[in-house]
Amino acid sequence: MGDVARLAGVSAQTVSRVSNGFPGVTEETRRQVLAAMRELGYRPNSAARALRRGEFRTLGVITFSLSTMGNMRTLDAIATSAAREGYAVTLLPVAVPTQDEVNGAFSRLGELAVDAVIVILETHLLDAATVSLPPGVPVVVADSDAGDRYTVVDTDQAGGAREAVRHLLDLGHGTVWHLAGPEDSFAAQRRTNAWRETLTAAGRTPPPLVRGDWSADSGYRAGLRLADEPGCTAVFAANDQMALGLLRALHERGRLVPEEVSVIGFDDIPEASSFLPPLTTIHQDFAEVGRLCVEGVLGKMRRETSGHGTTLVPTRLVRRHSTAPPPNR
Amino acid sequence: MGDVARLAGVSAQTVSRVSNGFPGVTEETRRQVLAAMRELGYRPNSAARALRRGEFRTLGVITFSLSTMGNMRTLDAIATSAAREGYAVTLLPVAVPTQDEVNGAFSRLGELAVDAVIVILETHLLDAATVSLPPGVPVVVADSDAGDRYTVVDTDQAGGAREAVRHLLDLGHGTVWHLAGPEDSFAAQRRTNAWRETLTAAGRTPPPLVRGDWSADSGYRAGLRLADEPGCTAVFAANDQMALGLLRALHERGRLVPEEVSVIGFDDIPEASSFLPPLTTIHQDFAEVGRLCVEGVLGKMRRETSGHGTTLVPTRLVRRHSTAPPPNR
DNA sequence: CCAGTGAATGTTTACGTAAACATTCATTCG
DNA sequence: CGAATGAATGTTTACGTAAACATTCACTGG
Repeated sequence: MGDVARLAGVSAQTVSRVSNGFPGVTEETRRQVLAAMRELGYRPNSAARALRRGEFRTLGVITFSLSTMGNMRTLDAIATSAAREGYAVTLLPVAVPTQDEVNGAFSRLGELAVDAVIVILETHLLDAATVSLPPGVPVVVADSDAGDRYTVVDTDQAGGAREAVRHLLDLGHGTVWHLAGPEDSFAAQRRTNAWRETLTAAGRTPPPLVRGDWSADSGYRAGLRLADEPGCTAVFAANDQMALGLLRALHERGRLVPEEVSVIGFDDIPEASSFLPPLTTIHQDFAEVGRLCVEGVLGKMRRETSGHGTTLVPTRLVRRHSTAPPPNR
Repeated sequence: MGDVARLAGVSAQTVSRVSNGFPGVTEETRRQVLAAMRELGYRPNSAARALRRGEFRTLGVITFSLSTMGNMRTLDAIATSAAREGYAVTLLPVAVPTQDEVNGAFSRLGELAVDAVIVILETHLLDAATVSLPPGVPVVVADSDAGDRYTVVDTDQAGGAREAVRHLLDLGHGTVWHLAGPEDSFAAQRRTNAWRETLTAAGRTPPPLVRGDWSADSGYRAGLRLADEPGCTAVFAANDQMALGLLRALHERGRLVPEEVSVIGFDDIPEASSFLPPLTTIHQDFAEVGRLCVEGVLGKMRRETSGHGTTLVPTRLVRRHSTAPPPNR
C-alpha cells in the first residue's frame, strides 16, 4: 500500500480510501491511485484487513465429509447466497460422524477465520460439541431439531411425510408401509414419526417399520423383503435413492409399479423423473434452506435477530408415475 | 494474548510459544499458561496470525454453483485431504458458467485469504480469466486439458472411454453408439474423441453422434431416438445420469436391456448398481483426483514441484448387468 | 570459585490496513 | 477583506501475533 501511495504521490490513507470506494477523493486522484495499483499489481491483504476490521467476511460450514446429496445441495445454496452477500464460505469437513471428529472440527473452528457458523449435522452429535464454540459466534443449524437451543432452518420433514402418506391414502390404499432412514438421523426420525401419526390419525394400523441407511442398496435389500409381503400395496421411502433400490427389487420380483405397488420417495433428486417408472416424490427446496441459513447468520451478525426458533421450508408433492390406486381384490 | 500473559504471570511471547507448541517452555509454565487460556477463553486470532505468518493455511476452490455430482465428490475429497494437512477450504462458487462470472470469481479471489487455488472448471472459460490471478499463487486445475499451461489432475477420460467401447466390441457388437455430453465440456469431448478413435482403430464405422447435456432427461430424449434405430445394439453414455434416462426410454419402447441393447455409463455413481438393470459403467476415482489436487498445490507451495503437466487418474470397468452380447440376427 | 554455557523467558519490532484525528487550502459570506 | 466553512488529503495509531534479538539465571568444568 505504501508503494502504491508513493507511486501515486499520495498518502497510504488515500490509497485505502480508493481501495474501499470511500467518498472524498477527487476523480483525478482516484485515477492516479488506480493506475498505480494496476502498475504494481497491488492486492489488498485480506489478513491485515480482517485484523483491522475485526471481521473476515467468511462463513464456516460444518458438515460430514461424504455427505448426502441433500447436504451437498444445501451447501451449494449456502455458498451461492453467501457470495451474493459478499461472504466467502469455508468448509469444515468431518471425516466420520463421531463425537470426537465433530469436537475436532469445532475446535479447529475456534482458530478459523470465520464470522459465523452454519452446521449441517445431526443434533445428537452437536450437543456435546458446541461448548467449544467461541462465544458470540452466530450459529444456525440446518437439518436438525434443537429449535430451543439453536436457530434452526429445515425442510418441513413432518409436513412432507404427511403429504406423502395422505397422497397414498387418498388413492385408496388401506395402509402405507415405510422404508425409513437410519435411526440416528433426525430427518429420518421426523419422517417416520409423521408417517406413523398420519396413519394413526386416519385410523389405520402402521405396518412394521422397515429400515434402510439412505443408500439405494439398502432400499434394494428392503424391497426384496417388502415384495414378499402380500398386503403391501403402498410404500413411502424416506428418500429417493432408497426408492430407486426399492423399485429395482419390486421389478425383479415381478411386482408391477404402480399397478400392484405404489412407491413414493422424498427429496425429488433430478434423476427421480427418469426412474422406472418416474418417481412420485416429495420435493425439498434445498436452495431455500441454504438461503435462509445464510440470512439467519447474517441477521444475527447484524444483531437484527436473536434468540432461537425453527424456520420450516415447505415441501411439495410431485406426482409422477410410481403411485396409483391399489389393485382391485 | 496480553491478558493471558498477565494472568499467567509471563510475557506475551511465552503465551505465543505455548499456543504454537514451541519448545523451550517449562512444563510448569506451560500448564499455567494453558490454565490462563482456558480461564479467559482465549482463541488465537487467525487474522493476526495470517498477517504475521504471511500464510492463511487455506485453499480456494473455484467451481460452478450447480455443479455435477462428480465435481461435488471431487470437492469433498479436496476438503478432506486439505483438512488432513491442516488446511481449510474456501469455496468460490460461480453462479453461471459465463466468462464474466468466472472473471468475477477470480477477482474476488484476489482479495481472498487463500494460499493456493484449485480450479474445477472448463478450460475455455479459464483462459481469459487467469490473468487476474495474483502472481505467485499456485494453481492446480481439475477436469480439464491445458496441461501445457497449468498443472492438471484429471481422470483418464480417454482411457475410460476406450475401455467402455472395447468392452462392448469384445462382447461382439458391430459398432457402438455414443450419447455424448455437452459440446463445451472438455471431459465430454475427450470421451467422444476416444470413442471415435477406438471404433476407427477397430475398423468400425462410428454411427452418428447423439448429444445430451449430462442430465437424465436429455438421456431420455436421446434414448427415444436411439430406440428407433434398428442397428443400434450398444450405446456408450457419457455419464450415468444420461444412461439412466436412456434406460427408461429403451424400456418404454420395449427394447430389452441388455438382451437387445447394451448400455454402458461413465462415473459409477452410487445409484448405478440399483438401476434397472444394474448399470455396467466406468468407475471414476474422484477421491484420488481430489487428493492429488491438494497434493499438487501443497507441493507447489513448498516449492518442491513446479512447471506444468497432467496427472491422469486411471478408471476401472465395473461390469454389472446392462451389457451383453448382441442379439443373434 | 569463577568464567562459560545454554535453557528459559522477556523485549522490541514489523506484518498491512483503516479509524480517528489533524492539516491544508480554496471558497463563501458577512 | 478576513473569518468561517468544508472538502480533500495527510499523520498517527492500534489491531494480535511471532520473529529476532536480549536478558536472566542455574549449572558445569577447569
